[in-house]
Amino acid sequence: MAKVDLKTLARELGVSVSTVSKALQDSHEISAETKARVMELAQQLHYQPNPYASSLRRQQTRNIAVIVPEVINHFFSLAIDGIESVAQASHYHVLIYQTHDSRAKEASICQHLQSGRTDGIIISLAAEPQDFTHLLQMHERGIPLVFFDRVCPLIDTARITTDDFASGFNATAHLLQQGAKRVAYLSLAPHLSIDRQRQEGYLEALRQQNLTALAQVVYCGTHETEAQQAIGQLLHSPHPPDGIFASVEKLALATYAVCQAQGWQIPQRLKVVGFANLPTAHLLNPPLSTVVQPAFAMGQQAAQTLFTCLKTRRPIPAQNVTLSAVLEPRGSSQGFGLGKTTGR
Amino acid sequence: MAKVDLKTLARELGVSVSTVSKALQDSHEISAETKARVMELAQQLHYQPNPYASSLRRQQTRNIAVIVPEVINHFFSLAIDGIESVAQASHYHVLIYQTHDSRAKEASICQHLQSGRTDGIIISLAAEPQDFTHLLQMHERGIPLVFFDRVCPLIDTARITTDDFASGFNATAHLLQQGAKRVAYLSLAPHLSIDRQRQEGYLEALRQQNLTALAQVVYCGTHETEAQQAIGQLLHSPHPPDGIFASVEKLALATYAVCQAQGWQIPQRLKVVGFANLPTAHLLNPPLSTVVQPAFAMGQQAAQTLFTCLKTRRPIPAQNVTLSAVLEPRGSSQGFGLGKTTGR
DNA sequence: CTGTTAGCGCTTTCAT
DNA sequence: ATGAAAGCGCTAACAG
Repeated sequence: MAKVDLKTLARELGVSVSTVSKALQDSHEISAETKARVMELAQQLHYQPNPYASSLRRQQTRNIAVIVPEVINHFFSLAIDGIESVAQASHYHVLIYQTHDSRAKEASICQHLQSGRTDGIIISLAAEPQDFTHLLQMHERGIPLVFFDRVCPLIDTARITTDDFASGFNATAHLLQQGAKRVAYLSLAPHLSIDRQRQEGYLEALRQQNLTALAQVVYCGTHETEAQQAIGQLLHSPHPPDGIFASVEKLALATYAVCQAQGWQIPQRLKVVGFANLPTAHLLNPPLSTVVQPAFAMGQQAAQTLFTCLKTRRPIPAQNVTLSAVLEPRGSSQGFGLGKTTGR
Repeated sequence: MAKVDLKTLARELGVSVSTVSKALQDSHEISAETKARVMELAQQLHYQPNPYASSLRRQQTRNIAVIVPEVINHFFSLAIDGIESVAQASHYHVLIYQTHDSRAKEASICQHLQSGRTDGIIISLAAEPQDFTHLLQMHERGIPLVFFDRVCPLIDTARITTDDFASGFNATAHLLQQGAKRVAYLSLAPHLSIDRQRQEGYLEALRQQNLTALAQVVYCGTHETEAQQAIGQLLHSPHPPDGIFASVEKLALATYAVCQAQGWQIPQRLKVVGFANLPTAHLLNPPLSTVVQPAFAMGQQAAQTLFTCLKTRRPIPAQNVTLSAVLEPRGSSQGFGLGKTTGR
């Protein structure tokens, strides 16, 4: 089937290209009758305007980029789901990029995105230690940037997060309340905004119970096997914990894997709470107590913020939007003789 | 920071735009010295060619579209992971679209993609019953199309699938071998290619044991609550099954949820096998026996096929690529007195 | 109300 | 080896 462009329509109708263009945009300077004729033919020939030709003129692509560590993480896929939903409704298109937590990949992606391929970027940072020059560069170039979850504190733009300090505090307090005495904190990457704040909350909860001396922060990293090793060592240390607060989903699962392999009973010997957006949390053995972030809503919020600014051609305001995460206590943190947790 | 384009570089270096353009493409008609100067300045000013300007000239965007039912399904996110990996290596960019299993949404997305926004499309079909006119239309327009998993039999192009018949057969045979007598098949959408074939395999396994009379196919649909209702009814029917083969992950989890709610013991009372790419399958209670599809590899394969054709400007050949899924028996299907399954 | 014209930033003949 | 010029498909002044 031959390609159909404005010229085709114009020729067919015996009018000029610009008339057709204006008619299709429902411009007030075109007669109703002409508009109708144009619309009809366009419909009939399945005319679709070439977005990149118009992008070139208007200097906007209606594409945005989403950069995440990895799409197979349920938190990020939920966020992408939220972003995509809003995008579809707002007639934007979503380009996906994964960093796999590598700073180099993140920088390279950002480098490529200076080209004008997208109108804006939604990003959650890689875990690898970084300087932020690639991000600063984009920001200086005026490319609209929205952060979610793993934000960059140095760049003044929109940041969508959850109340990580409060979540860290609550999760830890819950473990203590259920009878844990020595609660360890499993850290993903200590320079990451979310990790720092969750850890702060954890420490504050210990402080309030005068348990600061028993604080134990374990760096686990982003690799599954390393994480399991670190956790294994922790369990075999002279003073092993009786509670674990996993700062991210991956580490909660690593904890389960290690406990299963070594026959540590959860929650009898070790109580566990972890950040997680697992659809199977309540089906695990035992059901995993989770801190659930509103990932979908965070994605929506990030997209909404970005699109609003793009449409009004305003720069992204430097604002922090903080949503609430909720603690869902289940069997993995259940204390005994207290009868407070529901187990489900 | 000001935007830097070819004209900027040309002006700065005192050469013409076309010289710069050719130099950047390492054309043989440009002197080594000039090339060096151009490259250096480009580097220095962080020049990035505007992809859509060049797209307009060359008629290719280096964008591809991926259309899936939903990104939060682990199978699809793994496939996207595979696609994105290959894309990044091949310097393609990936646009993501979700149909949420709606035919209308799928059609609308396809409609928009006739515009030239992408060079090609990788798609896994929505579950909702459909006519395929929107797909046929794209195919007729010459838009390169690759299907994976949920393919369209009517369109002659590349199709990446797993051996669904064999998987259906094996899963069912395994359940029978573990002692199940009445095995039910949970269907997502019977007109879907994968569903039909898995079902065929299931029926064949029954046939070989002369159990065709006990076959029971239950239509569960795409909605969680409906599915749970259907499964609940099944368990309360006059002759409830003692084995269930769930054709997709969602239905396996729905089965667990119903059994948990109603106190049906798995595998004692009901043995379960399901297609699933869950990272938590072995941590469930009991560990879920799964048919695991090589989702990542399927994504890679789909992307590779597409990019190869795009680069050589050849149309996509009508070929079926079939990868193998593997049955991983775990506790949920374990028989007794047989001692064959490992439980993990 | 409609048409003419000049680009958006880039590639690519075709001259020089 | 370099440059001038046309044009990808569309939009937006500006004229008429």
